[in-house]
Amino acid sequence: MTDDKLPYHHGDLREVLVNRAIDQVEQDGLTKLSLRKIAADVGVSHNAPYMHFANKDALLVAVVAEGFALLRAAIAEAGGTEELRAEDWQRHVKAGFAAYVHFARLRPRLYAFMHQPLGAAPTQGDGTADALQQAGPAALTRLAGTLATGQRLGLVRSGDPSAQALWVWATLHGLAGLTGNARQSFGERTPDQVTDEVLDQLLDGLSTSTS
Amino acid sequence: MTDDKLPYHHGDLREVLVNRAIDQVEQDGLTKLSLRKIAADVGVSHNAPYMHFANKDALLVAVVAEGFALLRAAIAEAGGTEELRAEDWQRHVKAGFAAYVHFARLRPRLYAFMHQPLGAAPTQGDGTADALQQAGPAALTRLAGTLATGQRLGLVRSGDPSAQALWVWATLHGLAGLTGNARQSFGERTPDQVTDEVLDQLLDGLSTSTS
DNA sequence: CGTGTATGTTGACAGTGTCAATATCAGATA
DNA sequence: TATCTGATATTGACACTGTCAACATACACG
Repeated sequence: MTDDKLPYHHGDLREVLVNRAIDQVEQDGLTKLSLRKIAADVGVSHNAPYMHFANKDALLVAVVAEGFALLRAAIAEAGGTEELRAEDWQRHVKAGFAAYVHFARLRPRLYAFMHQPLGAAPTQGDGTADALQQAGPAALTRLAGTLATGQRLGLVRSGDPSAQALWVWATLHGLAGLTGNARQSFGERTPDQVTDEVLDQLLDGLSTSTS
Repeated sequence: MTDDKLPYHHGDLREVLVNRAIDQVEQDGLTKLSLRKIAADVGVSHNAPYMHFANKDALLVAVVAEGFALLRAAIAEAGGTEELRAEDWQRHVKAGFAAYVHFARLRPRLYAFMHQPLGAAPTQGDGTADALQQAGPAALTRLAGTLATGQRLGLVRSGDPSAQALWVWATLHGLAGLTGNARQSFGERTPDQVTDEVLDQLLDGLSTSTS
C-alpha cells in the first residue's frame, strides 16, 4: 500500500501503522495489541508512532475510522443502496445488506471494535472521534432514504422510513455480531445460511405482500 | 457459584474478584483493566488472584460467564419467555425481549465483552469456556420453543421456528449493541423509543395479521 | 497435637505506554 | 551553495503490568 510516495524518513508511516494495527486487532485481539510491537514490526523505534498519534487510544480511533471506511467501500462495491429504480431494488438492497454482514464475518474483531464501547471514551476534540459520532445518524438517514424509495416503488409497506431503517440496522448489526463471532454456533446452520434466511425474513417482513 | 463454602483465608475471593472485574470493565473499559489494580482494590496482594485463575484471560472468561448468568436472571425476572398460555404470550415475550435489550444498555461494556471476540481465543479445556460455547445454541433452542408456542396459539406466522428464532435473536442483539453504545446517536429518538419501536415492528413482522 | 495442602505474600523479570532529551534529514531562505 | 528550521525518528528512562518462583500462613484432618 502507498508504495509510491515514500516521503520524509520512513514513507507515510501513519497509514502503515494503522494498517498494521488493523491486522493486529484481527489476529490477536485488542488485549494483546502492543504499540511497541507494531512499531517493531513496521521497522521503526518504539516511539516513532508518537509523531503521528498522541497516544495509543488515538491510534485506535484511527483504526475505527479506517474500519468504517472499509465497510462503506465494501457496501458500495456490492451494488450500493442508493439511486435505484424498478425491481432491481430488492436485489440491490439485499446485496448491500449481505455485504454489510459479510464484512463483519471477514473481519469480526475489527467490526466489533468499531462498534463496541470496550476501550476508553473517545478522546475529546480529536476531530476523528467527532466525525465517527456522526457516522451513525448519517448512515441511518441514507438507509431511510433507500427504504423511502422502496415505499415509492410499492415494495415496502407504509410507515415511518426512519423507524424501519432502525429496524433494518438493528437486524444487520445483530446478524453481523452473531455470525462474526466464531465462538457462536447455530446448530446445523452455517453463518451464510443464517444470514440468507434472516435477510429473507427481514425483507419479507418489510414488504407489502404477506407471503 | 460456590457461595456456601466461605473457604480459607479471605472468604470467597474468587467471586469478589469477578465482581470487581465486572465493575472495572463497565467503568474504564477492557483495555484499562488491570489484574494488579483489581487485587489492590479488593485488598489482597498482586498475586492472590493466581490462586483462583490461571491467568488474566481465565478471569475474563469467568467475567463473561457471570455476565451471561446475570443476563439470564434479568430476562427470567422480567417474566420469562417460557411456559405461557393465552394472550399473555405477546406481553410476556415483549417484556422478555425488552429486558434483554435493557440489560445491554445498563451494562453496555459487559454485554459487548460477553459477545465480542476481541480478546484472545478461548483457553482450551477450561470447561467454563466450553460451557459458554454451548450457551448460544441452548438459548436459541429455548427461543425457538417460545416461538413454537406462539405458533400454536396462532400468534406467530407459520415457518421454521428455529429460523424465526435466529431472526429475533439477531434483532435483539443488534438492538442491544446499538442502544448500548453511548457513542451512537439516533437523531431525535431516545434509546428507549428506538427499542420500543423496533420491538413492535419485529412482533408485527412475526405476527399473523398483516398490520 | 503434627502434618499436608490450599491459600496468600514477597521478590523478581520481561514487556508495556509514555515522557524528556537528542539526533537526523527534507525543504525554505539567503 | 550554505545555513537555518521544523517535522521526523531515536535513545534512554520511569512507573506500571502480567506472570513465574520461592516463601509464609492458616485451615482440615490424621
